[in-house]
Amino acid sequence: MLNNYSKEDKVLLAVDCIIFGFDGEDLKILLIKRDFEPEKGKWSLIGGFLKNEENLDQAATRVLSHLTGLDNVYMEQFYAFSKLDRDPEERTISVAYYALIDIDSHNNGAIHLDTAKWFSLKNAPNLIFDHDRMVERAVSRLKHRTKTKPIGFELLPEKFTMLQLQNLYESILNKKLDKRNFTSKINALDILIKLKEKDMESSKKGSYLYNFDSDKYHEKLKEGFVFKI
Amino acid sequence: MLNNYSKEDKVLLAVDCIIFGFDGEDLKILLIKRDFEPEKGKWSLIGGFLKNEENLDQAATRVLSHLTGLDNVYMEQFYAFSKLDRDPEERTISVAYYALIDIDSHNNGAIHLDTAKWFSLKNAPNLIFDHDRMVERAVSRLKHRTKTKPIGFELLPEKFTMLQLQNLYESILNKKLDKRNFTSKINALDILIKLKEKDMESSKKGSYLYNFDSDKYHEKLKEGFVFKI
DNA sequence: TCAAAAGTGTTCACCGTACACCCATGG
DNA sequence: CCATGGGTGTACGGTGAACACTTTTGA
Repeated sequence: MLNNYSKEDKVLLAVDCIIFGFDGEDLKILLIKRDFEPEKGKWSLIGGFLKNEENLDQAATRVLSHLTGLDNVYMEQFYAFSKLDRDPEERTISVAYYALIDIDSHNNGAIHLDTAKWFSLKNAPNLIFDHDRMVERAVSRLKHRTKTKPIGFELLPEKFTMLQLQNLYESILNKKLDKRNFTSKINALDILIKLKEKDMESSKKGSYLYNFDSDKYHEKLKEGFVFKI
Repeated sequence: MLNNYSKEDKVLLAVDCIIFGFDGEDLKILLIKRDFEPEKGKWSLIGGFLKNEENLDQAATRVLSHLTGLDNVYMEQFYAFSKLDRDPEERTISVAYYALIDIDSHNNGAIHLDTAKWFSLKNAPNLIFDHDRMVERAVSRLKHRTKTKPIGFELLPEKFTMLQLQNLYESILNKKLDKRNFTSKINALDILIKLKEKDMESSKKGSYLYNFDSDKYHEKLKEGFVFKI
C-alpha cells in the first residue's frame, strides 16, 4: 500500500495475557510451557500476535479462548511493553491484558492442562522475556481495581459464601481482614443477594450463599453510588 | 528477516500525546493543525510513528520534544487504541501518553505557536480520528493520578502560591474546594517548602511562594507515607 | 456433648467537611 | 482609610479499625 504513511516502520504487535484465578485459597495465574522457539520449554504467559483484521481486545479474547476455551471472560488492557530487546527473536511490542476467571467452574473444562498450569502468585516460576514485570503490573492494577470496582466476583463461582469473598479479597490485597468489619462493609454496599441456600461443605452449621446483583449495582451507579472496599 | 515470527502481520504503531498545561485559571491541552493528509487542516493531538530503534517512551519523548522543544517533561503512557478504522488512511494502532507542562515557563519558548494552540478543555474543538476519546481517557487518568501522586506540581512554575495550587486542583478535579481545608491538608502533607519570598502580583499583601520538596517527598515515601488529596 | 465454623454490635480515634473573621498593604 | 485578597481554627458527623461471644449441628 502506498500512502502518506508508507515510509514508516512497521512492527510486530503481540498481546500477552495474565490470567488470574482463585481456588478459595490463593490468587493464582495460569501459565504455559512454551512450545516454540525462542525460550521453548520455559514458562510463559499466553500470548499471540495481533492480526490485521482484529483490534486488541479481539486479539486478547482470541488468545484466551484458544488456550482455555472460555468466552465472556472479564479482561482489561493495562500496559504496552516496548523495550527494544524484550524478545530476542525480533523486535516486538506487547500490549498486556489481564483476565479474571473462576478456576473451579472451569478446571475440568477446556483448559489444556497438559501445557497449562495454575501457579500461586507466591511460588510461580520465573517467566520468559519481561513477563515477570507484566505480572507485577497486572497484580498492582488488579489490587487497585478490586478496591474500586466489583470485579472480584469474576473470580468466584456465581454462588459464593461471605468467607470465600473475604478470602478472595485477602489474597488479592495480601493482608488479613477482620471478619465482622468485612461482612458489615459488604452488607452496607447492598449489592449482594442472600440466597435461601446454604453451602454445607465447609461446616456443620452451613453458611449462606450469595449472588452478586449486577443489575442493582448498575442501578446504584446511576444514583452516584461509589463502590469501595 | 526470517524467523519463527515471520508469518505474522506487522502494523503501524503510532504514539499520540495529550499535552496538559495550566495557566493559573484553566486546565488546557495543546493541539496542532494537522499539516498532512488525511484530515489535513483539522485539529489533532501531536503524534508520530514508533521507529524500529526506539521504545514507546522514547518515541513519545521525541514527538513531544519535536513540537515543543521541551525535554524532561513528565509523561505517562495510559492506553493503546486499536479500532480497525480509527485512521482511514491505513490500519494504525496508537499508544497514548499524556504530558504535563507548565505553560507560563514555556509559552514564549520553543512551542511552534503557528501550528500549535492551547485550548481550554471546555472549549476545545473536535479532534480527528479517535483523539477525543483519547483526551477523555487522559483526563480521567489525570484526575485520578493528581489525587494520589504529587504530579500536579509539574503543571505549575517552580515557585507557586497556595492559591495557584488550589486553582490547579479545582480545574483538574472540576470542583470548588474550601480554602482553609485545602491549605491545612496540603500543610499536613508536609512536602512543600515555604519560601521567604512573596508573589506581589496578585494582591497588596502579597502571598507566600512555595516549592515542592521532591527529596522530602521521596524520603517520606520510604517511610510508608501516602500522598492523598 | 463437643468441636468447628457461622454469625453478629459496640466503642473509639481519626478524618473530611462546613464555616467566618482578622490581617497586611498599596493606592 | 479603605478595598482587596491572604491567612488562619474549631466543631461535628461519619467512617475505619479494634475487639469476643453465642449459635448451630454433625459426628
